[in-house]
Amino acid sequence: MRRSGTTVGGTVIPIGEGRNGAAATKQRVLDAAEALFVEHGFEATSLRAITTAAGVNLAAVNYHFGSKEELFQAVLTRRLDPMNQRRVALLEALEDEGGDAPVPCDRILAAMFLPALELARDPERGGADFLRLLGRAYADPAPFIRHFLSEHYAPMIARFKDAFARALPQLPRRELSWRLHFIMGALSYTLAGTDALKLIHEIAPADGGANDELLLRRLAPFLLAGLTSPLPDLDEAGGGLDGALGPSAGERR
Amino acid sequence: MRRSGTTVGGTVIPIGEGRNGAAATKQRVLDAAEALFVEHGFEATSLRAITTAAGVNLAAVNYHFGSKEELFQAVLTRRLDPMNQRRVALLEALEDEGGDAPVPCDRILAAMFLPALELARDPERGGADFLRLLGRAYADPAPFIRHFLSEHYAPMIARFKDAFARALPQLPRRELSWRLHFIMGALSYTLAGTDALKLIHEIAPADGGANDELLLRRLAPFLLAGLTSPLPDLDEAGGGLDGALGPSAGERR
DNA sequence: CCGAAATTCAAACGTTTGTTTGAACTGAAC
DNA sequence: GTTCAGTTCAAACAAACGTTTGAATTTCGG
Repeated sequence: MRRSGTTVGGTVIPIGEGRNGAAATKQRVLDAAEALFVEHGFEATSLRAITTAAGVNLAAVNYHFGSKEELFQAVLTRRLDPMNQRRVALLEALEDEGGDAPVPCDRILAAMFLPALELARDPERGGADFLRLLGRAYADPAPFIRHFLSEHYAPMIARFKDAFARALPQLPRRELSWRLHFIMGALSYTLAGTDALKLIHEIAPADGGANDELLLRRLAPFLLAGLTSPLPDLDEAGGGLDGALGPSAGERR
Repeated sequence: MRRSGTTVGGTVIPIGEGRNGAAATKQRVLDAAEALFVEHGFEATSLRAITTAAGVNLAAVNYHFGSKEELFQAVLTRRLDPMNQRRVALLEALEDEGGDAPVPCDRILAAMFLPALELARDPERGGADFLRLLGRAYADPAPFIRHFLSEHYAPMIARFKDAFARALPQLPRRELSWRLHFIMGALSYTLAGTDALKLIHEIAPADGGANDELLLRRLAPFLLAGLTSPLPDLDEAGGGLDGALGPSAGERR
């Protein structure tokens, strides 16, 4: 039987927990799952591989988490929720500080990136591995992963979009949505990297959190430039794509 | 036994091919695999689901392609190689046209995006589904997928990086590598989208190639702004991240 | 120190997976 | 019309999967 213990004042008091209690087992499973999920992906990671790496019994996952899918969600929630809460807290601090004036774009972007940076720097809290897992989860087609992400991400995204809308009043809402989407894309893809990085040479191999910091510091100015760029002329033929090609490029086949 | 037929003048002449010949079987398998891989991912798509959807025998995949992994590579190659060849061809046309002068950034970017745009517009050649599959493959941790992509992508990437380096002589090579990586990230993430799009509202749901065209036309100017932005000051404390936060945001915990 | 609850454990559950097998079938060349 | 390589087919393969079971063990309040 699975029990969650007696609740006192809203906080759950774990019961039956000695030197190697249930909490230690759960944490070892979460740590092992985090490392293996990021290395092989969700589908390709078996519960046997996780429990073996964690040094616990196979049945421990279903006992403590219910199912493999719930374990995956638990792995994400452990790091993601605090990071997003911190993001919103930073943003609100900036807004309170500035009074009625809108927060500048670069500061809003900093509020998005800093918590990720802190997480990448802190191996105790998962370090860069978790950020890679998060980037991978974004591209995973599994419905339960998409549902999870939209539920845990949408509120934060909406919060930041409102802030950006105030900072860029001349930018149509629709255009802002697109640009935010591009930002999330470059961010998650970059965080998921390390493997795809090898496609482009001259980029130092990943060697811990220090590298992720440099990465985000290069990414932020890049995205800021795109975010604050003037409106493109979507009406013109080709929208700057077809039209940009010379006549000699037109002859195909 | 599997034979490839007699070769005449370098081209393979298929043998034993009636109304429903071997070539038709291979194509039906490729089409079904393409649709299912993009919907469920590589690991979560079974050969039985593919062969059932294609209306062929289960053993057909191993007979014609060898294994599930080789089938996946065949699905990618069919669309990817022509697209990348076209990209390089467009770029070379621009370079020949301009003589010794470097090709402008926006035209180089157009040479990267146009072939993807054409593919998205053409349902006969896979349409937008394949682009989504490609975006997913980028984030897949499977080693054979990463090897495949680096082999089939690296030459094109290197080619375009040289072109960008000529167009942006003031930009350090290292910085250019990063920015190109960000571009590939935003592009692949955006192409893989449709699901993640729902995180940000106000974006019209995907309804075919016309939408992908609008998407790329918004993405290209966004990335162009980041690509041509001035060098960030990486020496300053925080690199524009920590420094951008006000004093009140500094107090954590 | 006892008893009940929480947790761990080895074993087995029933499916599903990718792949292989050998016979049946097909279609053209001789 | 016989031959034979190419292709299709139903069936079976061993292995791995997530999950369940019920007994053994640990834990701790009373």
